[in-house]
Amino acid sequence: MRAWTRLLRAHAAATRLLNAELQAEHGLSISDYEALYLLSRAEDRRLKRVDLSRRLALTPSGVTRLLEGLEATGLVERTACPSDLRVVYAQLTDEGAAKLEAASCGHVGSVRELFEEHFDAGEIERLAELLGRFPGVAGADDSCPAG
Amino acid sequence: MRAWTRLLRAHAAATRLLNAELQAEHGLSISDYEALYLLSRAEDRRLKRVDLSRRLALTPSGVTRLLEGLEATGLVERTACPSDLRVVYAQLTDEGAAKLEAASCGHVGSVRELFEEHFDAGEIERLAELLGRFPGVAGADDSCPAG
DNA sequence: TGTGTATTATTGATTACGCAAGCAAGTCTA
DNA sequence: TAGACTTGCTTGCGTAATCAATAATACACA
Repeated sequence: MRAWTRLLRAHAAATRLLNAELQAEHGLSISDYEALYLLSRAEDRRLKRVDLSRRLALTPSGVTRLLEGLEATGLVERTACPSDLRVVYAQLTDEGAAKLEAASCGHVGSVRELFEEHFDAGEIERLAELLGRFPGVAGADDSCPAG
Repeated sequence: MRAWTRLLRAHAAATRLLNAELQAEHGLSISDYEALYLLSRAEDRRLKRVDLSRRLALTPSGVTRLLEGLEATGLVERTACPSDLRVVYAQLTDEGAAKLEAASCGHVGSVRELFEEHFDAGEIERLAELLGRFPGVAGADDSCPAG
């Protein structure tokens, strides 16, 4: 039970901090950043929305809304899939890639800082391993490191 | 970085699961439950809103909105502080205490189940310890166990 | 070929929360 | 006792997410 409430509190503290920072410096939310990141690593820099939804742990409508914002600012664009007319790819634009590039250094730095302030390398690894055991967490896991 | 995204995913997975369950069975959100729990353990079953806000990791406005709901359903009531007219206590009602009682068994059981499915006792302890190092997490910590 | 079911995505309504601003009550300083 | 500030709480407004309902496409099978 203590572990559970601490998971809640740790999440609240960390997201507030990092979200504010990312928002202030680059006008992106954490979800924005993660979506751009996933797209940048994907083949042809595009993903089906349904895949994004799984990887981001958002509902399909959440993804639609998230991408609305990114499309409006030109960081992502909609492209069709010739073999399946239902799917609409989210395609990272050059501008989006540049934005990610610009934001990533600072954001990754903030995350590092937050964690390394309280943990050593082994502990971070251990924490990641433990958290990975929650259902569905470890699966979608190329969403991890960065430079 | 992997630890960070896993914290996000683990939180999303766990809160969705537990929130849905608590909502379906007792019409409470996780925050509702935690507020009731904190009040039940507090002296005279009441707390200042500012203290609730610290313990729940919500902003003051978040607490106001949360308590609006609980006041509307009669689980909590507003009482004044004679020595400081600014403060408005959140006071657990008998009905609120009964509701908490009714919900707690099932909820605590669900949390146990979720964790014990994936971790043994030592790992849970270790996880709690690690999460407790995030800023502000370990401080407000009578919010833990339950029976 | 036509029909039923599953999948992909979007939309409308609602909810939960944060931020910024404000009011009212308390506490200092002089 | 007046003015400056701090603290506790609420309110207005915006955002991000959810759910439920819908539409459009794909596919499986009689």
